[in-house]
Amino acid sequence: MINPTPSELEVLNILWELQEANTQIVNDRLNLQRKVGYTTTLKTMQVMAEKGLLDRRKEGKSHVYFPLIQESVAKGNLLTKFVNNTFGGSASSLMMQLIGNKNVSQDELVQIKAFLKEIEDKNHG
Amino acid sequence: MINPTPSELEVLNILWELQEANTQIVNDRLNLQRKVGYTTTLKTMQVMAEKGLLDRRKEGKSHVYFPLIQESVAKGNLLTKFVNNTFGGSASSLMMQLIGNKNVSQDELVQIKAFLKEIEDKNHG
DNA sequence: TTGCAACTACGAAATTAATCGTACATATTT
DNA sequence: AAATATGTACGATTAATTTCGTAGTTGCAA
Repeated sequence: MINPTPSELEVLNILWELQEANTQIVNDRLNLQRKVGYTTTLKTMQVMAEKGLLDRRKEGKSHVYFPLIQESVAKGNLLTKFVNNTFGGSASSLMMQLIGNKNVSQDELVQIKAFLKEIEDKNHG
Repeated sequence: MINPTPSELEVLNILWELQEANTQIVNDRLNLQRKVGYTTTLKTMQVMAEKGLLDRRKEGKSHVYFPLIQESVAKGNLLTKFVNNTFGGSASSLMMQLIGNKNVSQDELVQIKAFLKEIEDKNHG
């Protein structure tokens, strides 16, 4: 499965949330974040359909698009690639950078610890 | 400070290790990983110097290049951008994806836990 | 059934990154 | 000082991504 580009990921984030949507709706959502033309969004989704990231069905005058790739799978692939490129494949290096660089709030730290404990319990229990 | 591109990061990784090097040495190192022409490497480092990622001094016939950006800073910036783009700024989401997707070995998990404990001890002690 | 508004398709331009050929410059060696 | 080998500069090319204008199509409404 091909990795989505940054623009494609923006579209996917919207479609993962809404399950499916036509170009108009996706474009309106995108324009809450940044200015982008309707035909730009349309073209992006057409390319994504060619790549197999989306599929679509006709509904009235327009097409309704929906994702063919799961959010966790897509993001997992992007993450793996990023760890390899930037941290030589070392997940712990990434972690230390993340926590050491105070990009992480106290709340998030609590969540991370809870998740690690959960993993640990599952492994040992 | 401008983020390095993937190719530029490869160069930086070499220079962070060696402290400084001329084009020949960097190019030889790169070619241990993948085939790349001398003038390609030269051009990449010239562009990096324009961007302020590297500086250089003349030494004999050639230039010796050295990084102007710290490894932790550069990687921290890349990481921040990646978390924002891909995980909506949520470090804990990234973490859970990382650990949940079994991209992490048992050894790495141990390291991560040790690091978290260290952070915790520092905060509470 | 004709006209209008909405939607699509297509192609092309602009941008960024990566690549390398070629011509020029500079030390060093003879 | 001439030749050679090494290094640099510059510009052109390719590829991927993002962007959108324009022309054409389609369905609904009057």
